[in-house]
Amino acid sequence: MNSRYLAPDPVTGDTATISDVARLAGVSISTVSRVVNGTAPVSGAVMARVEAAMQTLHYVPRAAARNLATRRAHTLGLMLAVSSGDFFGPLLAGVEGVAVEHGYDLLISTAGRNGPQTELPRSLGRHNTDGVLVSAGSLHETALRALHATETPLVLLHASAPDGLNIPCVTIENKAAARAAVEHLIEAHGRRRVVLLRGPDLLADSYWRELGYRQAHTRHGLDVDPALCVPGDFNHEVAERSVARLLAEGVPFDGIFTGDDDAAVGALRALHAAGVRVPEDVAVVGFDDQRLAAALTPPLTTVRAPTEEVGAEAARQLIALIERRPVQPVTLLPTTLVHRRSCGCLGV
Amino acid sequence: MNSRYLAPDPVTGDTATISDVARLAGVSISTVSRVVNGTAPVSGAVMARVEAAMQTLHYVPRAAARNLATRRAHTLGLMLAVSSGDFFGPLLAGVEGVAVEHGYDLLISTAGRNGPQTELPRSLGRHNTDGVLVSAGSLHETALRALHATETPLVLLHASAPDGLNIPCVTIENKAAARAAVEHLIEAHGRRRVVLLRGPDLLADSYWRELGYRQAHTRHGLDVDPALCVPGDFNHEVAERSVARLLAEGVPFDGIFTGDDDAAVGALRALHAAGVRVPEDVAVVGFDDQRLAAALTPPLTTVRAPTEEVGAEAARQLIALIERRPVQPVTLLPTTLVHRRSCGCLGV
DNA sequence: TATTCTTCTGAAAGCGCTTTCGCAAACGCT
DNA sequence: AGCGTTTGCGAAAGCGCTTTCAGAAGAATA
Repeated sequence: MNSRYLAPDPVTGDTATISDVARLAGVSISTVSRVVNGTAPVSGAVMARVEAAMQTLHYVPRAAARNLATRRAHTLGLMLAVSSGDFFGPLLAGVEGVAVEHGYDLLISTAGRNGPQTELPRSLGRHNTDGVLVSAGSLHETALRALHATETPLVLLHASAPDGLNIPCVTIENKAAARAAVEHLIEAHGRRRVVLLRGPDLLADSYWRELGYRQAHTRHGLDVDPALCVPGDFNHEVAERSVARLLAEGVPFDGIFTGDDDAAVGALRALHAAGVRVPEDVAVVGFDDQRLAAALTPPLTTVRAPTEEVGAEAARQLIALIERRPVQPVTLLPTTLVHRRSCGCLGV
Repeated sequence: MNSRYLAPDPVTGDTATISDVARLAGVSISTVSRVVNGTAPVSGAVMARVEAAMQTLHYVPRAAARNLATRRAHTLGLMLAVSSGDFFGPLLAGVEGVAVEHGYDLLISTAGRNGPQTELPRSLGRHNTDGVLVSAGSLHETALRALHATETPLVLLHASAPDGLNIPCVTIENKAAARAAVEHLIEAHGRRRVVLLRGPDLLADSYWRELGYRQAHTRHGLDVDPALCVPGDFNHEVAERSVARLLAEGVPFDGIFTGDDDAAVGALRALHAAGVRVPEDVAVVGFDDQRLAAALTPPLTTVRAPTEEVGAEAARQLIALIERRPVQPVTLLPTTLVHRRSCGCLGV
């Protein structure tokens, strides 16, 4: 007992199994299993012997055997779209933290740049995971329906369930946040003609943010000018083109809600190129508070989304579903507006 | 046969096993296994019957059973430090692509913000994965040594093996890239006093980049002024402070190699605050080409690291190691210098 | 002391696959 | 026709666990 390391038996090259532990401790494998899992009372003396034996042999239960016997994978699947910028790390951290805490592993699968996966990766299928977290844009609706039909526990991230499917989802308060952002422009900075850079059509986020934008107008008795609602696509190039066109066409506006921070990059670039001052001539607010937001010129006022918490909460819901505890059909996490220079706050 | 979905047997609620398939096809389970895996010749007629049966029953092999029988997990472990910015998505995409291509799943574990994990997550231990990809800063050296002692196949990302351990690693051409970046400042822009914002002490990346910085000087017969080598820590706040101090102390310099893009954010901010013009007075180059690099003012000249390829190559090496094929002890992936405004290229 | 509960422990039957081994049948060769 | 070879398939033995079931002690009751 001088090695501090988990080492394979130097002779056989093989690691210990439950039988080895049982033999060394002079008990049956059932007993070993019981002390490992705490599934039934074991007397103090025996427990001590078994634990000593496990130590000596550097015993590590083999997941595959356990999974086979329990018919559970003790694993959460995470299906995500890789495009998601730096949005990604926090999400993963949130999911992983909760998963580990509850004794689940995390199996990852990504949808390539070819858009949503139309077929479920085999690794996430039934029996290989106990449930899967599906992030927006990672899985085609057909595949999602197929998955749901297998009764695999499912939770959606930043998306709502397609018609007829009863799948819990967790996302952020998109509508309220968008409304607050736009209202800030209206109320605090007196803007009256705020451009909306619309997100991709298929994303739920786009939909709700647009709704928030409209609500902000309604609440202040303002009409939404269709000419101000242009494509942004959560993409800086599309956004830049749209803003440049508005400028070229001489459409008057004094604010932009860019839908997300990426689009904000493009918007700022177009404004800058045209010599339009931000925030004096046009106030800009983004969405997401990605790392680059604070580095932009001027620093971007934007909505901070609690991405890590989204991941954590989604994992919690999924685990609840797996363990047949009640779940929240829809979870909306609150956001905060981060005031920086681009809206006109914090001096000029 | 009218459901398009993989569905559990509506009666038992349970999915088909290999025996069900065998029974329906009128063959033995061995034969089913053979057609599933292609491990032995099976006659055309039988193969067709088996395949039909699998279709009918929506048969999906259970990973746990297969893993137990083969004593392999068909899974790659990926241990990473979450802090890594948007560096993260591409890396994952690279790893995952290769893993899937070779029939492996991807199990993820992250080191929280508490620094490197001192203990190996159980899920990545021996028998739960066939091998693990360890990214820089995710696993404490002690844990790494312990892992290595178990003979688990290991590949390091952006780090080199601790003394005495023979672990392949894949990273980028840090030294050459840093040298090229600094030489660009020296040669193309005539800079003679280039600041080095040093990275965190423990990261291999820091070490090699600093070496490249020195080499660039040596090659041009320039001395490195120790006063110009200040902490950057790959962190914008630290970098900002360091640059601000140099400015305050009146240390003359005409260029900065920031070590990474995050530090560049801080450097630019400090320079801007002091009214120093970039690139006229001070030329700046970063490292990484993160998304924010192009969005900075001025857009940042920086080294583009092929992050996705790093992930892919690391996965390839790990799989080679697992399958006992020869591996490359060290893989250095080439980088490119992306010229933008901050160094003086592309107009002003 | 005899009897009924508790507590603890072991034997053994799976979980769903892979894989060796052996046997037939079909093929080629002399 | 006789003899090895292939080729295609099934029986059965695991892989390393969990979990029921029943039995053996020991504690509590009568």
